[in-house]
Amino acid sequence: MKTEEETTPDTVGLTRRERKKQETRRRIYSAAFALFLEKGFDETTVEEIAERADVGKGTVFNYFPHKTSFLAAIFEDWVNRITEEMGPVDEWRGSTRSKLEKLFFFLANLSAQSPALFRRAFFEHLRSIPENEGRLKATATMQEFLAMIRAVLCQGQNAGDVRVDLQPEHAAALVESAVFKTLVIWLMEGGSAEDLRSEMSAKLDIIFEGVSPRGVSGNASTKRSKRSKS
Amino acid sequence: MKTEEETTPDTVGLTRRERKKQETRRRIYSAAFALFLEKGFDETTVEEIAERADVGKGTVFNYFPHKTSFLAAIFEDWVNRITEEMGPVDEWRGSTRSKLEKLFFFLANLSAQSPALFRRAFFEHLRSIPENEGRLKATATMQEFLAMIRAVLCQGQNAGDVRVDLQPEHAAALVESAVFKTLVIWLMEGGSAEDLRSEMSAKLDIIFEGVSPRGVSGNASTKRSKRSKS
DNA sequence: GGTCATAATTGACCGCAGTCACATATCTAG
DNA sequence: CTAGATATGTGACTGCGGTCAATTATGACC
Repeated sequence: MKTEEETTPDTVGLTRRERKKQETRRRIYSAAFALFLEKGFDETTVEEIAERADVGKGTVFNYFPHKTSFLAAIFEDWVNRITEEMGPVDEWRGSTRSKLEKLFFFLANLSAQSPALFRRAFFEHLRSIPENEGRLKATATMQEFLAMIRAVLCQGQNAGDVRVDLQPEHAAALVESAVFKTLVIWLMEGGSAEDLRSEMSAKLDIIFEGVSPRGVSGNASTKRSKRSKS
Repeated sequence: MKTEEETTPDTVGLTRRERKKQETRRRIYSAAFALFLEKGFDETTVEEIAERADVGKGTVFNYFPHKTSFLAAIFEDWVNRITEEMGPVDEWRGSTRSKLEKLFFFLANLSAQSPALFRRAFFEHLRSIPENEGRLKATATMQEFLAMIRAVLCQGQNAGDVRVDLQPEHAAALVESAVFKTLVIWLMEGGSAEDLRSEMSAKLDIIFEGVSPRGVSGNASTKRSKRSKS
């Protein structure tokens, strides 16, 4: 309850107890992540995680109340990494089309590190939302992701890249839906990162044909994407 | 391997062994479904299912190799019931808009029987697709559901209800995406059946404003739906 | 230093999903 | 009918996710 503690979210300025706590959590998370990559999620037992993190099994459950909590953490981690490495949305440069492509390019690359783990994390995240007590946070993470798309669309309207006679939410809702489902279907079918990029490109073509200002059909320079399909 | 067996999918004309097999499977499924409704999925143990179905625990796993296989079966059952009770898609009557509303009205009602179980089945179905050996079948069931929407859209084009200058797959893809995501979000947020209907109505308004023939903005008589929101 | 309160750690323990070697029922051939 | 083959049924057993009461570390106060 010391005021000093809360002001700095970094490791400095915390009590020894809290520093240790963070460190323990980090060790457990790293151990789990590494094992998932090595052996797969189902094949890794919590005891193995505890073993590698050099803590008792009970301690693991102190930090991650369910084994699937690791997947939620991994998903959150990925979403955070997008904002960290790509910066805040309003600083992205380029056409609306290219911004969206960049976003999914990044996502595809993240996923490429370990497609199976990514899939598992994404679907587990979806599944966990209705049930668990962590529902609000899980929904928030997903919304955060979708909000990026919405933000890009709004910028597009301001920049004249996107029809302004559509309610921003309408345009955003359509794009969100399209990319969301494309993502889900892609994950369902277990395609490659390249598959996602071309699928998403094709979908963006469709969207922009209907969403771009009349007569300016999307961004002319991006029509290339069509050659990758049919 | 007798030719007679395979010709009739009904119970008649099968060997005693196969009739018993079907009957056992049905008993196990019914027991499981009833228990899920009574106590919830997580709270029901496989032993309880075996008990009520009056078989050994091992037998249950003969028919449903994982506990979650019940959810897949339930989901499949629901999709089948749509086609059974609503008939083949090409016999549905009315405007494209009303057909789509009817489809989701039906879905909302199914879900209303047990929202929690429905949610669980839907998400488990999604989650199971990438991993299990039953992947192909699971994908097929989901595709079957999405194909209904596509069929309605194609009919709409033939009837002049939907712009014909769009590739059918394009229009269908947008609508599919929109309803799919609406469904997922609705399930995530745990809304009521009425919520889904109004959400979906609003979404259909948006879609038809962009998809209907120019100047005929959707089906004029369906504009009512907007009063249920904002 | 010493004492107490509270936070963090731990592994023995429990319940249940899923397995498997064996038992039983049903079919086929002679 | 008998014998052998094959499909189906079964519950004792295993392994792992998750719990919890007991234990140990840390911080606060004197």
